Amino acid sequence: MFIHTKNVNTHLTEIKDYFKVAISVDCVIFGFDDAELKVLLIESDLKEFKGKWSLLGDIVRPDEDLENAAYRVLQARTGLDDVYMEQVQTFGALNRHPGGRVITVAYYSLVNIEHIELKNLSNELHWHSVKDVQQMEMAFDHRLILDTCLRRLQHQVIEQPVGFNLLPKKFTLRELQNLYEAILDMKLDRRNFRKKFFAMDVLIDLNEEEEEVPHRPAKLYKFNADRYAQQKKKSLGF
Amino acid sequence: MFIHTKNVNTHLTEIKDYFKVAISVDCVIFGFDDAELKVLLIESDLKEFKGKWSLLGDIVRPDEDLENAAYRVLQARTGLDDVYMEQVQTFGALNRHPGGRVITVAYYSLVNIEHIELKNLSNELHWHSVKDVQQMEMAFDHRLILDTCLRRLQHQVIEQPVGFNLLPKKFTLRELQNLYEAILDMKLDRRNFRKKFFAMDVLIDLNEEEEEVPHRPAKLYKFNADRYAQQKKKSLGF
DNA sequence: TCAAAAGTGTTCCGCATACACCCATGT
DNA sequence: ACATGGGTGTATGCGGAACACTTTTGA
Repeated sequence: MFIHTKNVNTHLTEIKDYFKVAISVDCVIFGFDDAELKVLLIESDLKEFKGKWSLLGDIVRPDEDLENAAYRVLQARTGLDDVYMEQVQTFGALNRHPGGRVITVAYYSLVNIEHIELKNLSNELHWHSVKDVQQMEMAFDHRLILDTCLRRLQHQVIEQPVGFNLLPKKFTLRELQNLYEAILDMKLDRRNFRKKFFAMDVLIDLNEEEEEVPHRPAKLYKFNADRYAQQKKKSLGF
Repeated sequence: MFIHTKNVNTHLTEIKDYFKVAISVDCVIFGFDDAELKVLLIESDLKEFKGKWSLLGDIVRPDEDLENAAYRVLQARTGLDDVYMEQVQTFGALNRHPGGRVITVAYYSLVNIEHIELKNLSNELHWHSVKDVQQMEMAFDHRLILDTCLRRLQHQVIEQPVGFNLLPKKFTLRELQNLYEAILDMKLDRRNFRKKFFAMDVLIDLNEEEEEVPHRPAKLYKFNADRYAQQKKKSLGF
């Protein structure tokens, strides 16, 4: 059996011999519009993946840490930098990139789609319905990455009220519920949904109403960020 | 503002320019003994961290993927390879390693401490109580990595019965409860704990008892792996 | 007989679920 | 008036939490 007692945490001599790998970040940028969960994708230019959709990513530069790299990618494509972002998982299969060994750290971020003016220089950058894109082929292992990030988002959204990041500042309860139904891909009971959020005490009633809707206007709320900070301490199960 | 439209997912020309980073894996190997949660650490040899404790890790080789690297580290130190392991998070702060840019992918694994014969070539490899080690300084950012992995384990253990991996094949309910109390760092009610696990239906009564205990012997159980597979589909919250 | 831990049931409470009718607005 | 979605309350059931006594064994 191979016994390895000298390694990167004990001796440095070997590090230079292993500089044959590149690190990238890939961003799964989620938005919400038209009662659908969307994801921002670009067409791949690589001949191996011609015409397939790709996440937005880039190599991590020597002088930036991982989060910075992810925010740089986000900023370059959307102009935004103050958004919710979370590291999800790192993918390092040997042949995931045809150009060589590239290990990628996946992040997802939640953006308010209305605030975004796409840096759409080449007309290759588009919002896609997540449900649609799940029927399409994607470049690299980006299908796997997207699915992993979506599952993580679904998990996160039922534990903590992160969904607000996808909505405008002012929103109605119906919009909030549409969002949750889109993320979780299931129908929710309206009365119970409202009760749940009121009980959480993270909504501030703005005493305003929708306008120009062809039916009774709904009340507008905003997110109570202070309460949210406290919500984080939750016990589950035990 | 900087606009970056050509990147690793679209063009390959830049990859070679960024080969200035090394990738490692670090393993947080948890065990359970003496009613305490333990972690396997080694003394750091680096002059910068002389005498401080370090996780077990190594550079990822060009021809192995991340999981393989983590299993290789585990195997080299413990002789085990068939253990529960989970990727937790990737740490890439610029100066986390004094020898250069090293980005590390952290895994935690759960092992049965009795099965382990440490490859203790240098007498520097030891099991430590997690509670004790939280009072001690650690090398690199390993304190942060350890804390992150512990939180992840705490979270995981209340969602799915992964704790079994830390116990012998046959165990008593008291041992199981001690394990949960050690991981979660809290006292649990005995009757409710038993009820919960019987209701989960993941315990097989072996119709055997402890021996050589100076009190009423407890029944021995083993883990029902089949039921466990089904348990995975759980709805939370909605 | 004593010490030490094993084993066992019930009550209470909060939360998730299921479910139907009236209200306000624009056309 | 009508169509459309907004807004509201109650009953039921399940699961988590709190809680004390009897049983079995070895010393």
